[in-house]
Amino acid sequence: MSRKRQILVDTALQLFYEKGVNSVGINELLKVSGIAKKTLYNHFDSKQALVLAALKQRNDKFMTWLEMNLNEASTDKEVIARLFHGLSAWFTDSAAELGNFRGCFFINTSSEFSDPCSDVSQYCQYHKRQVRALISKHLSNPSPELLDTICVLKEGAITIAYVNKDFSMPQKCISILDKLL
Amino acid sequence: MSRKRQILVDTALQLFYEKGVNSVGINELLKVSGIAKKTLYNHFDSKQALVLAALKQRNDKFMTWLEMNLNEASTDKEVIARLFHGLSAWFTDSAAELGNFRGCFFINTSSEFSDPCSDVSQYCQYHKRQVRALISKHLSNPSPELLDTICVLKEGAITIAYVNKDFSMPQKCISILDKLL
DNA sequence: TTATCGGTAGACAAAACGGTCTACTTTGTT
DNA sequence: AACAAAGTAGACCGTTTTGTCTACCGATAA
Repeated sequence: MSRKRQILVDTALQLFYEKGVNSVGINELLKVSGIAKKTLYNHFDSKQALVLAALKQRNDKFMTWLEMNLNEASTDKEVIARLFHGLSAWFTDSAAELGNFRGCFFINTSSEFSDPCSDVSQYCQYHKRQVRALISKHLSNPSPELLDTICVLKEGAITIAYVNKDFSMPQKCISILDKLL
Repeated sequence: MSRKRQILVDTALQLFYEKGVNSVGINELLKVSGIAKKTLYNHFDSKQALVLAALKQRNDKFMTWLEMNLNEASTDKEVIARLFHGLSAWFTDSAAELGNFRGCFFINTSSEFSDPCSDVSQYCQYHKRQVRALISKHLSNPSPELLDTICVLKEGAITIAYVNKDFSMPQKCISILDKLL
């Protein structure tokens, strides 16, 4: 993997996440990254291929960050606490690895690609499955019911944080799960 | 209000919801609606003004639909059941008033406008507050805790339905709320 | 009749879009 | 030293973007 390619993907992820994929043009991306257009099309067939690479990069970063948060937990209660405390940190820009919060990159990008069969939409779906599997791995009792509950609360908390600018949901989600266990 | 104006807003809502705001150009919209460009700019200052009008139209439709679903409920349990059964119908394209499901128009549109201070983002936030208030109105015990729980589950169910194409969440949300009451 | 108003059709503008291509320079390897 | 690969700058292409403007049409009302 070329160094230039990595710069391109990094810049793409940063700009795409900050402004939305369809609001960032190739030329702007090249200007910011300081890389020539030919080099971009030497590494990627199209803008969409670059979008896909940015999604993968984000998935790697997110999974690493989540793993780091969860692997210190021993009980299920702790897994839940660490998960939602992590989200809370993310929302308030206290998770440096994830950058300034602007919602979930995968939800946002999925919204911009109306074709559910496109590579982009499919990858967003894949990411959500990956996250679910990682949470499952850390639970001592990974019943589908508990997993569903955690995941639906997680998605709700992210959406409310982004659309309503209300960052208090993670704490409330912990309370809800507390009552259920 | 002019008849042409109404056609414009209807067409805009349909196309914007189906494909995403930034993926639909003014010219395409004019072609589909069969209205002249001058007429559009006679009624609206800019594309963004039209987006805002489409959001308002959607808000009206959604609130009417939700009200219709909730006003037959007498107990809190019934409110919850009708809310999530309604969502389930929406997801599976069985709610004619809301059109073919492509996620929440307000979440999707919010994703495309990165500036949280823009009229568009502000209106999306307003819509979510409206929905919360309507649910609250129908609850006999509208405690903030219960309301928060319902809303976070609702947003989670919508997101999972759209990104993961999993339409089973509403039913599971009812079970969760059942255990909590 | 005549003036006005809302509408039509579409040319036009200026910029931005994704993507291709050429000609040149840098870099790394043998 | 020589050569190939990779990168650079940016002109260029055709299309599309939002938005303006002109010239005209048809109905309604004084």
